[in-house]
Amino acid sequence: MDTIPSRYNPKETEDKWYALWQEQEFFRACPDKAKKPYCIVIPPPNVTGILHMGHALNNSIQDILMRYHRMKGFESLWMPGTDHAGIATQNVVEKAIAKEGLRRNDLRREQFIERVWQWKEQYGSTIIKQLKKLGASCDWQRLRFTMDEEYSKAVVEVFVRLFEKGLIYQGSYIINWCPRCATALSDEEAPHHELQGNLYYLKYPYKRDPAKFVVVATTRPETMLGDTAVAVNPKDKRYKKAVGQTLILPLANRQIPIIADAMVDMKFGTGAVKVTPAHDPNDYLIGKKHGLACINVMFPDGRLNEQAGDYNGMDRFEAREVIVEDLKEQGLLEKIDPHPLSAGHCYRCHTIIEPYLSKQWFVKMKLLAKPAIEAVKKGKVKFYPKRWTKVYLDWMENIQDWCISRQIWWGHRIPVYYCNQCLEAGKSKMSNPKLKINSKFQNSKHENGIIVSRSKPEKCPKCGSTDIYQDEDVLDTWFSSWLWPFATFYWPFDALNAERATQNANDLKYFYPTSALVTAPEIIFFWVARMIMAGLEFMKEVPFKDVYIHGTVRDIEGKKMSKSLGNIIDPLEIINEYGADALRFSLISITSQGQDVYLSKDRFEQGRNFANKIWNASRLVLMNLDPGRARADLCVFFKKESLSVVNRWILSRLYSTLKEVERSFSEYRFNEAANLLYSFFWHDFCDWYLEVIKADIRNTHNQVVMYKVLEKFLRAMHPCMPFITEEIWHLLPGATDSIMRQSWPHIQEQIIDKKLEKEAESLFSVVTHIRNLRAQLGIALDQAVVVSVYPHTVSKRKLVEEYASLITNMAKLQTVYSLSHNKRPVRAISSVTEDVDIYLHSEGVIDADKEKEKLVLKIQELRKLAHAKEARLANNDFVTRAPAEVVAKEKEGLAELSGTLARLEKMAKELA
RNA sequence: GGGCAUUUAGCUCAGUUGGUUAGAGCGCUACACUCACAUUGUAGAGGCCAGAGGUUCAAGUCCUCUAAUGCCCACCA
Repeated sequence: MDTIPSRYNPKETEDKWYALWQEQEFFRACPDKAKKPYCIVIPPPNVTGILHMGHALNNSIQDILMRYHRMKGFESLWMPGTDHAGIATQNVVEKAIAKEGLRRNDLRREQFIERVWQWKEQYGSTIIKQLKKLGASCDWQRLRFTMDEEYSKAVVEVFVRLFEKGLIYQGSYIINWCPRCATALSDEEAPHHELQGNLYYLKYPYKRDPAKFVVVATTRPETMLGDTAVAVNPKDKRYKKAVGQTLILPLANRQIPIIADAMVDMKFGTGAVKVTPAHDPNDYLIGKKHGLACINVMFPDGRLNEQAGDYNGMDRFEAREVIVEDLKEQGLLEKIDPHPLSAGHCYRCHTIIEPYLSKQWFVKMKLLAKPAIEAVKKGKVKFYPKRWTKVYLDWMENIQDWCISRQIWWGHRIPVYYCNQCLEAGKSKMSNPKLKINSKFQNSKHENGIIVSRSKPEKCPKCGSTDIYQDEDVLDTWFSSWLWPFATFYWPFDALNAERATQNANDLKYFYPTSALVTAPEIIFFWVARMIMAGLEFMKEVPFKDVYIHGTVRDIEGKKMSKSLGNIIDPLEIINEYGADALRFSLISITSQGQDVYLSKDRFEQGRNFANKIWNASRLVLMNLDPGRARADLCVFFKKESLSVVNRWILSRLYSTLKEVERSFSEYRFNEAANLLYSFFWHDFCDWYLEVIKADIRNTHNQVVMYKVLEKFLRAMHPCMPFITEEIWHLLPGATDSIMRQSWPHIQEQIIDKKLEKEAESLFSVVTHIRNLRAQLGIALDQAVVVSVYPHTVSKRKLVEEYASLITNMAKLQTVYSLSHNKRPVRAISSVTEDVDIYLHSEGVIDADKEKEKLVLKIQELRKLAHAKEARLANNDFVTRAPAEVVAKEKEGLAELSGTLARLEKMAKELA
């Protein structure tokens, strides 16, 4: 046993055990009717991703839940996979090919997609490897990818079903357009951020009298070339006469009307607003109401187009400057006021989005949202912490239609086909039903010529023409992710042979609804809410019962960790330096429910140190088990009464701790569980128990108990720290199998004895007091001293006398005398516990004044407490209204305090 | 403009349904390398629980207001 090194080295153990677990298929989960299912689907990381601290936290939590439930006897499935992450991945690959001097459009679509697949093959498994490093116990045989062939079938199926149900429609609306990514974005993908802008006051001259103007205020003057009206509030007296008149749009020299609309806020700006239906969602609504034309003045890349005349080809922000300059020259700029405004930003590349009129596909959400709202209200899905319920409900109750088409190449192609012949026949002038520049306002459905189909049709079902082409757009990534809890089981099974179809249907039936979803608050809308809707729509059942929302990982200054800020702490670096167990434990121990996590690197030392502590305590235990002792000898059961107080104490502490840990896990209080285990092991087991029994460590009872406690602790600890617990498990005598396959320790309630815990701890407190006295006098440890104690109760006297050697050993004494009288010995300094007077005999001179001062301070402190209690007990309201047990406790406390006080006062008198 | 969260030791944070001497880790001070562990041990210092009101026998905990910080949502051009 002395071959065990004194430091735990995670590098020597982690990969070894992970390989074994995988080889033995311990992560595999298959329906087992004898067992209850437990299932978590992983939030699929982006296939382009690399593991960051957020992942580390997220997956540590999931792995703890998985391992815990597995040990608790559940058939436990952790479904792994990755997300194709349309825009994100496309951007990454575009950057990669840019290094070869290529742009996306230099390649054909198929070529580009081929490049993405290549990229995926090469780098797509990075994050999976990293999750393995972390210890993630996913059923890797089930690894899924949102662009898998079968998964794609699910996506198409869902699109078709929703279309047939009338919940998917195509239409021209103002959407969020990212000019850099050249695609539409959903509202959720275009979060608003405040930025410092200007409010430009522009003068639009009247046609009748060009010397007179209406002044409009705008933050985006470059869109003025697309203005088709100026609107005022009908109640606005300033503009009473103006309504109906015609203005000359400067620079463009077009005539535009002044219209009245209640949407206009009289208090803002000048009360007159320029109306640009093609470039602003509100203006669009006004335009629609008043039948205004939509003039799109921009190319999809954010440059002004030919509609902008002289400004054609100019970038939108450059054009802003130039247009303002030109207006100024013409005397048509009244003023510029600084004005903070908030604008949508592309969540992928952070470019300011452009509200842009285009034809897109949408999902009607109201109908889907309804049952999903109900489900949460009825508690079929529960959020932890609870407060997210409200966030979810607020969003769901105000849900907007979901723009699902994206003008990129990497993703699920929209299963919509167009028949050229029917389109022609349908008098549609659109040669390309996609982006129209400067088309007149349209809201047609183009029912004619549109074919929505699960597979590419050979010919048009209407006219039989083969002149058919597929919609160029792909679907929003989340339109596939929202199916994750059931599509990962190969739903709708069509792509499978009969045998596999049956098997997967069984799996789905067994594991769905899944048990818990663990994720970050950022994606409640993107993902969680939509999964609930999809689950209810297609499975007729919620996708998960619990949603645990953990905090965001931030750096020590509270900033979100991100590459661009350069404040990343790389989890792999931490694993390399401190070990995966240390990483996991440290993360868990500081994640109180739903709070953000502020991290600095030194936090991981705690985990590392704890691992080392476990390692060394185990060493001590192992080194002191009799060599021949078989496992069976160590599993014997002793009658409680035959065990020493200390043995009974540690067992009681073990089970009370485990009981609390269980409760913490069930409430998703991981930090609490971690800290309970930590404090039990370090302080109770190591600091007291092992130190106490060291003197007689080969005693049979002691061997059995220390073994038992260690063994159970390891099992309890395994979900948090899987590697080190496995390593030590195999060092235990007679170890077979893996700790993963053991059950989580059963809690033996009958062994929990709170009174006994207190008694043992009062014994320990005598030791602490003596150590304190030693430290006060600066007595070195090798200087054996003599102590006398006077216990004030019979039972304590018995305890102290029985465990005199414990006190002697732990406080490094020569002897401890139990006094039969409570008279202060000469040449001694004193201390008092609740019911034991302690005197440490000193050879040297005792400073009586100092000793007295100490006593007086203590007396004062206790008196204050006693007075407070007296006052409380004297209060009739308290005595009559507080629960009897609280009053009783208070009385007890006062009695104890009074006793102690009396003793202290007597001591003080003796000193005088 | 709405909503949520946070404010407790020098630092980072725990503190369940109110119950009475407010805890942990790190850091700090003093002492200690006798063989489980210096990634350690022993002892200690350190808190008007953001502020002001209120409810209650009892408030870090519940209510109201205020302040600071952070986050989310929202079409003031």
